[in-house]
Amino acid sequence: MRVPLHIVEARRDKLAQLIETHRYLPLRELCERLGVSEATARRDLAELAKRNVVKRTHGGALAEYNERFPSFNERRSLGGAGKQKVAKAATRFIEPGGTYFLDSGTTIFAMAEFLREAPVTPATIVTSNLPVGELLAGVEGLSVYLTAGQILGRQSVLLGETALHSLEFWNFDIAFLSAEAANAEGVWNSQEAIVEMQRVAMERSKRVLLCLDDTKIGTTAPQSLVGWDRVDILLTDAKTDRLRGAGILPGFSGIIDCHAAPPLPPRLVGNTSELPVHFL
Amino acid sequence: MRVPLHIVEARRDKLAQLIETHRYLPLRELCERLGVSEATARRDLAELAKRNVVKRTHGGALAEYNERFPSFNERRSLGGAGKQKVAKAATRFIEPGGTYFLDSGTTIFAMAEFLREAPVTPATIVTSNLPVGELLAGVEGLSVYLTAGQILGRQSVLLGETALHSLEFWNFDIAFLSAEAANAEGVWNSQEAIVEMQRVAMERSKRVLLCLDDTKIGTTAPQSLVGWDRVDILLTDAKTDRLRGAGILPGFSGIIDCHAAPPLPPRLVGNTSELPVHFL
DNA sequence: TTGAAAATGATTGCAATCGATCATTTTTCA
DNA sequence: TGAAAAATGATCGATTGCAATCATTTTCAA
Repeated sequence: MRVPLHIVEARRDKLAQLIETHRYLPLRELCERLGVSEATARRDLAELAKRNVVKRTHGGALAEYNERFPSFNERRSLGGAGKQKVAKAATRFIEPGGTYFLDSGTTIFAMAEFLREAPVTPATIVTSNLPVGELLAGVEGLSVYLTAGQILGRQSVLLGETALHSLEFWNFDIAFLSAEAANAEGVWNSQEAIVEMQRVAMERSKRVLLCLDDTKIGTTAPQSLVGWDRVDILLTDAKTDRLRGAGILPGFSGIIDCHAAPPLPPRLVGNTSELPVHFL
Repeated sequence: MRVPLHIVEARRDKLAQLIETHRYLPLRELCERLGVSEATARRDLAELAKRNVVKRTHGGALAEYNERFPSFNERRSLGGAGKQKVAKAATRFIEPGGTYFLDSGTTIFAMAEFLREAPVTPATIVTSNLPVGELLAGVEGLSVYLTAGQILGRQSVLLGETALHSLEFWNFDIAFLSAEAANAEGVWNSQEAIVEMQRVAMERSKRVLLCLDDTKIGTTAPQSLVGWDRVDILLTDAKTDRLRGAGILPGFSGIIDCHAAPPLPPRLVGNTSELPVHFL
């Protein structure tokens, strides 16, 4: 028999919550908990899977964390090849013995994943991004620190006043940042709290590395982050003329073009005195 | 054909790593990645499941996080009813508008889970325990903060100097702590870094609530935490004579006996001026 | 060196899950 | 109010995964 819409939605919400709490639940148990038949549970699961809330497996479902901790392959397809290239190129700047700040954002998360696959050790990683911290925590040779702060948003970023304070104990070799928009004026992000965090991190870093995939070029966002003079290294898969078209290129020195990847021999940028690097 | 032992172990390590990285992998893919037949992959999986490294599902395996994020049911059976009772009783002390520190440890994690099921809002939760933070982060009405610090151990606790510093910004109504041992002299824990963290948290709290399940009574551990005079509230499922036998009871005032649960009407302890409470 | 033990892959019967389809009931909306 | 749409549960092959068993090959240790 048909059931009202709000009942269906409520049940699916509960289903999503159940799976997130338990991380995995077999279908049978879902049926019992929701009081529905297997057929309906399957249908609900299929619906939630379509919305990327959960991931189906044989006999059950996994929490998908709403992009918070997306699985490797999904992100690879979702984020586009550009982000992946930029993220991979960014790991080249990690050097043994260094101390690095890793921003929030999916590009940086992808970078952390590459770093996990091919760790550069020993190194110290400081991040305000919970998934990044968790991801790297188990890696041998990496000392992973979290900033303090309030856990905010679907991506579990640590922000707020306490977060800013906890950066005061650090000095970074490089701050790996990402942004949501970039144009001739500079770099932009959407949330004020994130921007504040990034500003403090920049102040405490010898070098600022900015990850920008092609789609961000020539766009804008509510909050201004910084002008181009504050960025030491720009990693992007965008082509040169695209950067010129957006008015970024004439004024900025220090670009690495990831579009022509692999752009760097593994340790070319190791001699940091050479930076900023023209690499077009 | 038989294969050398170190090969087997290496393959299983790789298998465990694969699963931890991907959080879930179907059996088919595991076979391909490891270059073995399904039968062998199944056997490896069974072995790792026996060691509680991974959890089997139909058609694949889940990362088990080595007790780091154990599923609800597993902990319920594993931790014993005592821990659960203590954890549930602890949530009674959360009051709307309060600010609370939540320690690391499985008992506190269980407490967080109960709190998630029946939230008291609004409230501010500060914790050094990553899983606790993640668990409570999504709950409406709860402001969840993490301390800074290095991510250490299988349980992902935040410790170290930066962790201690980041507590300086806080004042708590109650610090919810757990310990690994307790006897007539006082309370004990195993790791020095944890003890330091607990000491600082105690200093910054109006009240200290200690969760101790029955199994800890009368035991000892390497690091001394504090004497009984520093504990305001003791939550335990141990019976009175057992506490007397361990020499704890005559000297300590402020016990709530969880063994006779439910020990407290929901808000009886709301009037904090009444504490410490005799409740035997 | 030799025999026992261990690991592997294949096979087989069995159980669980899946996707599709269908009838039924109730909701939704015109 | 009435008709179309939607949700549900049941059923049924087909697929998939599982546990157990067996022969084979190699390692390990005496």
